Amino acid sequence: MSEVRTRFAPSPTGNLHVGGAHTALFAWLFARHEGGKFVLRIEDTDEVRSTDESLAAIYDGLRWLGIDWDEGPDVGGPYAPYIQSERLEIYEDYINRLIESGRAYRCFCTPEELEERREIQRARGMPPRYDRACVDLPEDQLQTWLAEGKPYCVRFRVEDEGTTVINDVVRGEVSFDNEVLGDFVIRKTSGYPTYHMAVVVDDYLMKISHVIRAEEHLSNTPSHVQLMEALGFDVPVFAHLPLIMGTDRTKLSKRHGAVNLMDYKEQGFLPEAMRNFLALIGWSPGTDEEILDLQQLIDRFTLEGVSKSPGIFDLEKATWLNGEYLKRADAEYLTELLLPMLREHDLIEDDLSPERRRWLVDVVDLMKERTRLLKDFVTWGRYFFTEDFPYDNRARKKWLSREEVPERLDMLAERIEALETWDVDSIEQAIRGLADELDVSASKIIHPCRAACTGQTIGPSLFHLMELLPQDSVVRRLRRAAELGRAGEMEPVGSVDEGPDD
RNA sequence: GGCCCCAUGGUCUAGUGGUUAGGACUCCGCUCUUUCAAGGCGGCGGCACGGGUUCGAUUCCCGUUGGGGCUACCA
Repeated sequence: MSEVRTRFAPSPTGNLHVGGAHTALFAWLFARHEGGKFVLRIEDTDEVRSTDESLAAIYDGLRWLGIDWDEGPDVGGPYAPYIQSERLEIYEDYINRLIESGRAYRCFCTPEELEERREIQRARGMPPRYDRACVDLPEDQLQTWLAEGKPYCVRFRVEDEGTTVINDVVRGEVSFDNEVLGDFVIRKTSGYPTYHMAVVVDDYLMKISHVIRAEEHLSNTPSHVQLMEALGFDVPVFAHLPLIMGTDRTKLSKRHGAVNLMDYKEQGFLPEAMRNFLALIGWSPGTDEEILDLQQLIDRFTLEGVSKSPGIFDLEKATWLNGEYLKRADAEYLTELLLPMLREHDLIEDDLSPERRRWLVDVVDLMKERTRLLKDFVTWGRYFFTEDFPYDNRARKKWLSREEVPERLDMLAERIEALETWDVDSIEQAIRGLADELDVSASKIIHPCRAACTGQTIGPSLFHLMELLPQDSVVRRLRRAAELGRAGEMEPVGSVDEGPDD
């Protein structure tokens, strides 16, 4: 059996979106599982919409997810070039062969004429297909128009009788009546090939064994198969993947909010979590396993495990999964990912001292257990980095606005200030000692202290969190909260219900 | 409209001609803890509908309904 070769063939007309990333991931996983090659090919035959920025964005997105390619525009390969706009002569050659063999012909109909006739067909309840007005132009007419330089495109003459059956690994046999096919354009007036032409030629020349792409291409496949047959190409194995839908069950698109893969990076998704999540849409290892690292995905991935039905992009579950990865992740690694985000929010200096860096790793280690997105570190964990943090309503209502609290905070501040060592044990002793002295339960000190130091009622272990704050800062926080409490400025604000108050 | 694809809780899914239809997210309880947004335990909730085939259908076939895709000189 010949080598497995798959490809991802995006058009550089925007950022790498979630759907594209999903398709790329599946094609890549299959190639890796089979020990084959994965090719990146850029389909920029849409001259109007293709951009260089978009190409860069595709590279970035794939690399972020950990998808590498054995052949592609930047790394080259035996079938270079891998950018379609650089392969124009190749398509031209095949198009000419089709014209010579009578399987393709020049069409001089203008877009306006075509649209007009399509309207008529639709009005009559007929499928809008090209009416073959130019299929057998008299030779002299053809020559005259050509001589005049009248613009034309080239159409493939489809076989319109019988059926075309395609064998799809995920869908089985799918057959199409050829009479529904129209003579589609293979070369635009501009001279560029259409997607249909370029994809067929390149998949053949690049020896793609498995065409793995999204289901939206299934209906185009019989046209492609006819083209392959007319050109004498072998037909590859097809695998049409289920689409990813938005919550409204239509194909995921801009309307659904974040469809740009890198938006998720911005929000603090880890690439390994996103990759794991994407893999689980429309594929299952056949077991209950859900958290799968890269190697496990590669080991378990098969086309048989791909489902036929479309899947909805469930942000809730993606977020949960990300939290699982955050919990398991190495704090040093997370720190690296977090730094740019902290800098963006002016929460940390640009040049970190080694001590400061170790401190940050400790903060990350303490917080990662309960975060779900990297950005939680800058919101929930803001108080680690600045004394300028808000007091939330729960903290105000439950503790900070209580009459007895300011005095206790001041007493605690005094004890904290007097501590000669600053570690978990001494902090705990100071707090519990005060509680004992006042003859109240420790929680009566712990909770107000947390509220004063963090502005929140929830978070990591209080003593550990305090240890990571500078001693003098803790003292300031306690005194400030006491002062604001006395001044009556710790009343809950706004009308936002922060939840039950027990 | 035509063609094609799809159909297990709200979501992602496992699974079978005979199962108490399994797991995960979400939600809701309970529990542990200095707090929960963490941990532990538990619960609600599903085979779209109608016909067949069969001793027996969630599973196989047909239809209906619903959803989606394609129907471009976009890919």
